Amino acid sequence: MNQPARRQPDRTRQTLLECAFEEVHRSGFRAASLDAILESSGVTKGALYHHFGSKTALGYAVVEEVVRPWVEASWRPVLEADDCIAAAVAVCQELTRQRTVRAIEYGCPFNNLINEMSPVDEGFRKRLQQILDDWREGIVAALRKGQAQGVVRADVVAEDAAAFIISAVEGCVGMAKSKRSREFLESGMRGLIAYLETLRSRSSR
Amino acid sequence: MNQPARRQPDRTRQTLLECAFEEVHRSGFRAASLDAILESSGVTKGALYHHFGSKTALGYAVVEEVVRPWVEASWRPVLEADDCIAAAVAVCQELTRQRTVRAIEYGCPFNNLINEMSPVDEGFRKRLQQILDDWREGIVAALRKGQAQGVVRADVVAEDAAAFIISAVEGCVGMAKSKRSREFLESGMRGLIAYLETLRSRSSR
DNA sequence: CAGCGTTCATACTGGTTGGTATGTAACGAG
DNA sequence: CTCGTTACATACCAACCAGTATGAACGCTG
Repeated sequence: MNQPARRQPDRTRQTLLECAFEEVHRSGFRAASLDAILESSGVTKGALYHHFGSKTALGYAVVEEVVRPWVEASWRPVLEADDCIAAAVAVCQELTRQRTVRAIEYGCPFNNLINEMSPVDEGFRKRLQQILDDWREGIVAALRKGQAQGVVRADVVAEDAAAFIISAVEGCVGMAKSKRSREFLESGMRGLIAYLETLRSRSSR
Repeated sequence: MNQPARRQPDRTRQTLLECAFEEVHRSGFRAASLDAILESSGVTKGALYHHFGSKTALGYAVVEEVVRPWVEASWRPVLEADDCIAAAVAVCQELTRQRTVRAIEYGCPFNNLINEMSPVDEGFRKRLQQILDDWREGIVAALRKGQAQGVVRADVVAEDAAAFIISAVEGCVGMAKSKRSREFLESGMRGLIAYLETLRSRSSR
């Protein structure tokens, strides 16, 4: 019968991060209430301010320790696959399929934070930009590899296509928030998949 | 010497709408401060609450009377043009060129409002959805017309392409907010233009 | 066991916010 | 001119919010 230890600073911190992420996902960062985070996490204000110096510091930690791994994980398959186009199509289909009602309603945390915080807080902007840069670079590398393999058309400008693909994905998820059904998301994603197929070289069809 | 009349309810209302739009564009709706709107407009709180029953009602009016016409005007050229693809490309180029630093920093008001307000306020969601639906329908009609003319490939699914195009535009502008330069926006837009060209039928090239 | 830094708990504060109560002056109708 | 409605102005309020002051209990170290 090992009673749970009364003090578990690492666990407390992690709980705080997760609950903060949820609240920020639902309400946005500025409208996120610390009191709500405290209530959902069962942590007190003293503990919160012991682990994080301010609400802003908590927000930065959420970006770096929750949002960043989450974004990276969602696209890793594409970067590692042999046929990057097929992998990207699969990710898009999976992304559409697994979206719960809640995820459609609240959208992509990464996109939400860029839209809300980039203009008003330089610390958020820099951290989010770094995630975006890394994501884009990964896709550029995947497209270049695909071109070397002859899978991707040689005349595709990798930087432009990568920026366009990322924007389209985030745009679809964002626009879908204004609709109750997932019809718009699915439709936009079909458009995206049709576009991805146009990147394929004739020899690989 | 006609002294300006001391009472101009229509003008007061219009000033309020415009200043509210600016403040909402900068700060988002929830973070928009009524006091800031009052200061920038030179109107007092009594006047504001005479014209609008609540902050929310003011927000709805901004959506319907400022955002909606603004969105509609930006895409009308495409709906009226003979060659809808060429017109869309032109709009994209114009959109990229005319973007001021401020516009890049604060993004698209329509996109901002969808992302911020759709999940938390049904009244905003419905109004924004209506704008999105109309926009999409317009593009669908333009694409169908293009198909009838032989300008647009017959195998393009108009609904999917329209949803995808809108999403991509808004996504590009949104993502660009996390970058200081306009490089990302320009790059994504080049990707979009390359996509638009793939919609063109061979016979019209 | 003693001492001390870490980890948390509670109560409070100053500032901001949307909203309201109340008053007043302009303006059109009769 | 009179009178009622419209259009504004001022002062105030209750709620909420991030942040802080203070202190207590835990648990490791020596």
